[in-house]
Amino acid sequence: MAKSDGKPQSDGISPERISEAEHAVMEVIWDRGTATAAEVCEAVCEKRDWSLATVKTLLSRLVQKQAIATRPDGRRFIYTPMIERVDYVGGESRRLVDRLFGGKAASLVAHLAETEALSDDDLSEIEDILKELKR
Amino acid sequence: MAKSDGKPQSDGISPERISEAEHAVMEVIWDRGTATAAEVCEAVCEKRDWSLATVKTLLSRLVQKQAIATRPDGRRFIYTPMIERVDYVGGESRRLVDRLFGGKAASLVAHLAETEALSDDDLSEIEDILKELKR
DNA sequence: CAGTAATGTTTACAAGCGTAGTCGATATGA
DNA sequence: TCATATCGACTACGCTTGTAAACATTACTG
Repeated sequence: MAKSDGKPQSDGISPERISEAEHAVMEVIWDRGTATAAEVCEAVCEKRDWSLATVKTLLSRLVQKQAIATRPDGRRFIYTPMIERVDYVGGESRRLVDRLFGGKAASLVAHLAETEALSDDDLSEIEDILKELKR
Repeated sequence: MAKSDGKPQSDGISPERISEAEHAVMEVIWDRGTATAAEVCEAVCEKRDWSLATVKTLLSRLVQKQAIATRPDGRRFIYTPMIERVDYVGGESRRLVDRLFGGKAASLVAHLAETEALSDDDLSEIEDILKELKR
């Protein structure tokens, strides 16, 4: 099957970049589908050694970037993702492939293989994936 | 004197991050093995709409970060890479895989496959790579 | 030898990022 | 009802990045 045109991933709004720290927050929200500031903090503050204030800042920046939306719930907000994880991951992957491998995804795989970044498990998994695709 | 300033804490290999713009410069130097500021500019200034001054700044930042070294040649410098492209590419790839795919390279490939980011050519190339590795 | 062109160094400055404190509003418990 | 604990908004501040001008030095040309 050809790839060509698929879903129109982006409606036209700005492709506001999400920073690394912001991404960590997104990850939590994607994971639980929805979260409050406190919940996000609970999930990452310790791990990344952040204060709640930091999480709040990141959340508002993400709202500005329209990566998440807010729904009031009493005195606090419930945050929900506006962009899908799969889209984000896809975008980032593409950026990498474009920047480092001239847009050729196969080159990425080749690189991983050559530098032995692929475990045996990885290899057989990839094999399975290919087999699946061939059908 | 005791420990003087305390910025470079690591051993010899400092994982100084190379920014996007800096990377574009690196790419030129890697490509030709060695280059002067003028040569770098010639290669990218037009494409990225930079002035020579910008290239100069990026070059000195790269020197600071020990990504490239200088060798005087008359009144100018000849810049040479201190880090190998393959290492840089590997590092960046790894970062992505770690950050977005929990460190599992196979997941990346799976993702590319699922989102149809792999062309038929890519697929057969990957197949060949695998075949090669199996031997 | 003096003027000029080329080159690296310094300085600049806005925007983005990481990290967090403070403030004003408010829901809540006593 | 009143203090208190929370919550989001606003403010802050140093560092990095993108982009470049100004400056100092020096090699070369006439």
